[in-house]
Amino acid sequence: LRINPEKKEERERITAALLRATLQLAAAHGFASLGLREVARAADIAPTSFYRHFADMEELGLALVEDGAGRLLRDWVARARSAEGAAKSPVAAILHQALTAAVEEPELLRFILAERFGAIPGFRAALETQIAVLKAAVKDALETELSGHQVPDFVADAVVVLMLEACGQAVNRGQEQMGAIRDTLLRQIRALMSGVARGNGAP
Amino acid sequence: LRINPEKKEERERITAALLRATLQLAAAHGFASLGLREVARAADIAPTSFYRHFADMEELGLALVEDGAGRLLRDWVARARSAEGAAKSPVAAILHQALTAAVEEPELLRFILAERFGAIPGFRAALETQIAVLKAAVKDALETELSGHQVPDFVADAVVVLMLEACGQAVNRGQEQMGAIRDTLLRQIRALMSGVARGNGAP
DNA sequence: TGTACATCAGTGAACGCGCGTTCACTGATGTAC
DNA sequence: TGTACATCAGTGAACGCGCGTTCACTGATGTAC
Repeated sequence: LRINPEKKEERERITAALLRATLQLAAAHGFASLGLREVARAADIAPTSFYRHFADMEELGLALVEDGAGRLLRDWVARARSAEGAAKSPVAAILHQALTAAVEEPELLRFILAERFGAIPGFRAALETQIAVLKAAVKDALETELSGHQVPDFVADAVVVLMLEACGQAVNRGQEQMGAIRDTLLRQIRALMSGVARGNGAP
Repeated sequence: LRINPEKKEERERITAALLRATLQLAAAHGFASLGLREVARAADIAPTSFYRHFADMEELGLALVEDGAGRLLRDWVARARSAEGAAKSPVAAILHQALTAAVEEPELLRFILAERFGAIPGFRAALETQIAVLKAAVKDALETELSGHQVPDFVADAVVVLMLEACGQAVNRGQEQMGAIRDTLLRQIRALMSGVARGNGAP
């Protein structure tokens, strides 16, 4: 049996609508409170059609983590990399990218931050995997910034945590505070790295 | 009308049972998914009795933030302060206190961490207030550790964020990893502060 | 002291409602020959 | 080419169930006099 491109496209359109609707509703009342019918209604399909895309809400949530969050975090890395040349530093580039994405997709970011310590183990595990990728990219950027100087894992960890926190602040407090948030974050990272450069942080 | 101490005590016992039941259930399926009847059942009261204590689940959640999280964070500070003399450093004392409390009350910590970026604005605001208290205490501890040397806000902020993250890791990964988590956290804080002591972090 | 009344936490019955899920169906498209 | 059959996303009707909320009630305790 061949696949019909139009059919496939329509199917993906509806799946995407379900994911989008879920993010919007989750930002308002929390993912755990959402029902299958509520999401289907928001995505303009019959409740029973939901099952053509996901077995239940948990499966949809996993798709949100793996596709949505995965795409976001990979975008941070890729867009920051392509901006490396122009920007003053790769770290600043990745931070700017992260904060911009945060205010562009606040619902996705809130979902990521809330579910990172949320009740569903599958979500936590998938997010940890995604964030590990981000961490590797951040470590690279830090080492480039230090002209190849080795950066210990615990410093890269700290930078990622502070980045995520800053994104959360940007989402909670709004776009107009973004400049102040970025400055604070940059100062925090500079303090962390000055310790490393002088060899104070090595294990 | 006088208040009967026995009656009052019984009332508080049931209120506490509701809060405890909510934390347990929220750790398993997420606060937003909880219903009034489910919580009442777990607390061994009739569904209608719930209304004698809270108007709805959101009000109960606010009590959880203000009483529960408030008590936890104040305990961190107080118990760390009383241990200051014996411990090598006030910062180490407060960290140890935090990580210990995290593994002792994992449900409460998961609730705090998840709702900090959760969907309910009232929860976020109340938690921000509570964490501001913790931040002030941490700043004090840091300055004591630096023999009165001034510590900028952004460093205290970073330390608190890294502390909360470490507590989250302890809850997610279990007690046996606590030593490694504490060591990583201490290294991160040392790196941050070495930057400050040398004057690299001031605004 | 006794008697009448007020307060108030907890309760069981009952309500209407939205939920998740099942089922058989439609209609469009692809395949066999 | 035409005809018979397979696939599959979306659908409306229907189910039983647990939900939040209301209500009038109980019974224990406090207050007035």
